[in-house]
Amino acid sequence: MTTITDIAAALGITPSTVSRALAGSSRVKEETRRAVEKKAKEMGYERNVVASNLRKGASSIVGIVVPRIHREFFSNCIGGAESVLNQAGYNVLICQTIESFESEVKALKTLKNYRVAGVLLSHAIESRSGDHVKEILGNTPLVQFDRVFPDLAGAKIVGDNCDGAFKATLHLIQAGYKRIGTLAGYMSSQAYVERLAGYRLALERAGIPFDPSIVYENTIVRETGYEAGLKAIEAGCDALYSSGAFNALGAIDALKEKGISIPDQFGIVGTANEGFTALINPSLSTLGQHPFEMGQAAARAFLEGSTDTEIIPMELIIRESSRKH
Amino acid sequence: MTTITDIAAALGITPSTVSRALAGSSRVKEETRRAVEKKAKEMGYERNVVASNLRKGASSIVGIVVPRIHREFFSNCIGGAESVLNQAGYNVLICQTIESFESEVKALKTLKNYRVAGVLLSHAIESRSGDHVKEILGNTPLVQFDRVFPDLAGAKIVGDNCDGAFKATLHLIQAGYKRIGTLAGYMSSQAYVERLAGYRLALERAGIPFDPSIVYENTIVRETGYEAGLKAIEAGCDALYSSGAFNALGAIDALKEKGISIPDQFGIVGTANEGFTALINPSLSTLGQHPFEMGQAAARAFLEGSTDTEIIPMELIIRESSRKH
DNA sequence: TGCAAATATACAAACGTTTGCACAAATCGC
DNA sequence: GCGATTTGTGCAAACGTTTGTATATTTGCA
Repeated sequence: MTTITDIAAALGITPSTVSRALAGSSRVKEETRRAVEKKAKEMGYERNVVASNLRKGASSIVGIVVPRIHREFFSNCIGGAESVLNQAGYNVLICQTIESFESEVKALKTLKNYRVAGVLLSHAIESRSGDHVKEILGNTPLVQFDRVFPDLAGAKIVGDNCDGAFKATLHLIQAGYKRIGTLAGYMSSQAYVERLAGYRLALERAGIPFDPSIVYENTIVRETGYEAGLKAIEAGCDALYSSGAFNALGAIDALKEKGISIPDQFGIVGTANEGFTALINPSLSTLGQHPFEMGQAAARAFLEGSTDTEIIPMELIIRESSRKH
Repeated sequence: MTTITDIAAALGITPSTVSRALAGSSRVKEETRRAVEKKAKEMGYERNVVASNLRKGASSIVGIVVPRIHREFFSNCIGGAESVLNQAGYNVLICQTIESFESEVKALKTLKNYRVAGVLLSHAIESRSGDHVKEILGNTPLVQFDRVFPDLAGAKIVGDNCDGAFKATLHLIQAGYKRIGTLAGYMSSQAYVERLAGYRLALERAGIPFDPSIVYENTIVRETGYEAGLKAIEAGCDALYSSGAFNALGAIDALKEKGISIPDQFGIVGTANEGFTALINPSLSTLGQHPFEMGQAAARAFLEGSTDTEIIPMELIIRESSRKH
């Protein structure tokens, strides 16, 4: 590979001038610059960013840490972040934690060792606090998104979980459903806590007493959603606000099995606008999370050096599963 | 950040000894090594991999270039590749081309500038040959996957498109469908050419003449699938092998609109086992592509320095849309 | 005891850039 | 036409590692 030293030698000047010329410094003569640029192209020069970064003590890499790359939500976040960062001249180094705390620690250390310009992080479900992040990352800029620890300094991008769940539950109430349960997620995760709070708030505003016996916690996947769905039927529910999409799918399985018609006898609204929700039968009303926009927002927060918390609204998409006639 | 020089100073030895101690060289005394390791931990030392890579002229980063990160197929490839590479001590730098040739060129240049250890590439639809890759990447190891140019040297990981399409079409024939059309993709892409070939082969083996008038090219998204579906009905087809999943969905839209029952009156098999295909009604029979395994295979090919072409079998998953009673 | 071999560490250069400082040449004001 | 300023380039150090070679120390053996 050709280096600036090669170019300098070919032109009978020094590497420093070549460096300045290519960097567009005003301290080099127009004529020299042109000569350098011509020669560089001729010799197929491409800057070694590793050397450049080392010398400048800076990096053009931003690390992104997510639980799982191939989860629809996160791959969309990554896509959004990449598009913004790439525009700004950054590249993204991606690590997945597979929800393991240990892997999260390892990923953060790796990124620190690369001296990345910043880190965009969504925590593993196993992580219980942000202490390890602070310790490992030091003063490397950090933006947390989706799964966030409030006590950890720096920008945070979160969905408006409480408001979203509120809107979803309110919609079920207004549609005329009377006994509305919820498939709650893990209470160790802020997002699920907030969704439960929004659900509760909507009930209380409508004068409906909150009934903990129809709150089904730790239901996240299709199977647990199915089981919770059966319990909800048993408990006399006629609607569910579900804090996820796959658990809602499981609940629908249960309803179909019991011959309960959706939405006439039972209404359901899920969360996270996964692709399939619009395509199943009945199509699932859902709270859209805008993961692509969250990724973009996280990237922008990094670029702007923001330390604010940005709340991305969630959008209620009403489909067949809650459209009572 | 502490450096090996700091550690050396603290111990009254030289950076070279520290470096060797941390690298586990046999040329440093056991006692010294322990002292160095202790001090390193004490001072919170983490190796600067940028400097290390510069000096060693090596890199522990592998670049992955895909059309779109958030496409289910590619995010699964990335997930598979990341899991294998991470195990082997590599990290992945991800670039997306958004199907643009220009972006692909830019991405490859970027990766070259980072002096990555290797590149895993799936081409943008706009790319018409691999010439630019050879020119930009030089001797950087390259593994192509899914979208591949055969004339480009190096390992290739591809789905067994021809065999898969053959199996899918054969299945439709055996189910008793008589006039089987196909939603073909873009003939500029090898994968779609092969799928068409497999479709044709199955017909010919069964003694059914190949009829170009029921081959619907350039149908890839739901809308074009819908339009092609209408044409297929018009043309008297009673089945379709579709080279994608979303176009198959569009064809189903058309069939439903016309009140044609699936699978009794019309059979359909799609390609690429997208999540939704199992969840829609009727569930869509599909050719599964194993993207996670393809990503793993690509990563392994890189690690092993293979230059072979590896063919990942495609799996026919028979669901409701082709299960004729 | 003395010399060769083995062991452990130091020295210094190198990877390819960038950048503060020095210096030479050109330009300007008066 | 002289000193002051501007302009353009060179020199050399630095970023934090790694590594070939040299040197110092220890060990082994006769």
